[in-house]
Amino acid sequence: MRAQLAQVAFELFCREGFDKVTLDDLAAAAGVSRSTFLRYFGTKEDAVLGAFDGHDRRVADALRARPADEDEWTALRHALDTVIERYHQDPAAALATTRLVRETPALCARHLEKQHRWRPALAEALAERSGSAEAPTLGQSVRAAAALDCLYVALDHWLASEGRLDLVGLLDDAFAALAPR
Amino acid sequence: MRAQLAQVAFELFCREGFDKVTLDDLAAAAGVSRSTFLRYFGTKEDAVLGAFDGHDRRVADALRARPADEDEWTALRHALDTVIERYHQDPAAALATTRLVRETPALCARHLEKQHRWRPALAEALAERSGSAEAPTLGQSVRAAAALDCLYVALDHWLASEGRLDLVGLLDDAFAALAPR
DNA sequence: CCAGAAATGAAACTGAGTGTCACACTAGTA
DNA sequence: TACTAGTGTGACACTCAGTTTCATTTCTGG
Repeated sequence: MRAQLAQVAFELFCREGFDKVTLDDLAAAAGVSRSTFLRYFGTKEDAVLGAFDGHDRRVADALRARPADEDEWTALRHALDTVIERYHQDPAAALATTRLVRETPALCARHLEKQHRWRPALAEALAERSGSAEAPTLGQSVRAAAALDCLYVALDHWLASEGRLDLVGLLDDAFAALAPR
Repeated sequence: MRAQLAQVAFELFCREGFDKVTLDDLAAAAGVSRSTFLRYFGTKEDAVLGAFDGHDRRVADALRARPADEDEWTALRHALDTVIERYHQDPAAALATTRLVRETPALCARHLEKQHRWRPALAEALAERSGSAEAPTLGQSVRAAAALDCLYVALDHWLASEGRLDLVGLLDDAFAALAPR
């Protein structure tokens, strides 16, 4: 049900533009009431961004699963493969979603906000990996944040190339541009 | 005028909580109409975050002013002194503002959005510095973004310490945690 | 003093998000 | 079969942010 609503909403957003579509339009197009739609997605944006829910935990888990002797930067790079996977499975859909999000200020902002919440999760995973302390160090927080930036910038370039460039390569390049010594 | 409105708004937000204060409250407290308030600040959030307007250009200019032979990471670090300055001039006010912003989801999100827009500006400044190309390279974009993360994380720790830790030192540590080789 | 520009205020309007209540449609139980 | 509790749904009223329009005041230069 949730998935169906999201699908209808996505198509409508792409066709009409996110801002032109009202909650009433969405509800009508999906054949449910406004109330119901809002019960599934707390906000209009969530109808699109709900797809990213749980990614933070998945990446953090992937990070914890990396060998303990791997350096943090490399571990972070590999943990992000969890996210990249999605873009390999259905590149066309991923491209369309990414484009919609980046082209719509409201969606872009919310997505940024959501992705920003991954940082503490990743930093904590790094802290656990390093064993010693409970709280992440400043360095671990910074590296977690930087890794997410790499993902963001890589996606930027991938989007600009209409999906023609290799996302894995772009991400590798981004990480290389910042490899800590 | 703008400054006075912002001041009134800030005090009200601190006392009552950002979400509890409506536009009507603000207008009444400032002795102007709702319309006028909204003409000065397009949104409630801007009454607080307007203080950060123009920072992007200032930092970018500072970056362009760095010696051409300085490596990008060092230049970025020094360019951020432009921002840090504000926190040295009036630490108490800066602490209060930062706390309000970080404690209020809506403000935090908008601030993130605003700060995010600094990235292209910094990346372009890096591109100009490097002379050759017009558009920033992927690496330059990543480093610009990472530098902003360093600022963010350093402020996080500074805030957690109630302003007792040295912000310059924290920022140096953050940059050191990510120094490219 | 006056004409035009700029700032202000009033009010109606759209649309997002919240909260409440009532109604249906189940599924388990006696 | 009748009862009941849980769950999904719709209808509706409400608050509030932000936009737009228009009238009115206040400044400012001539």
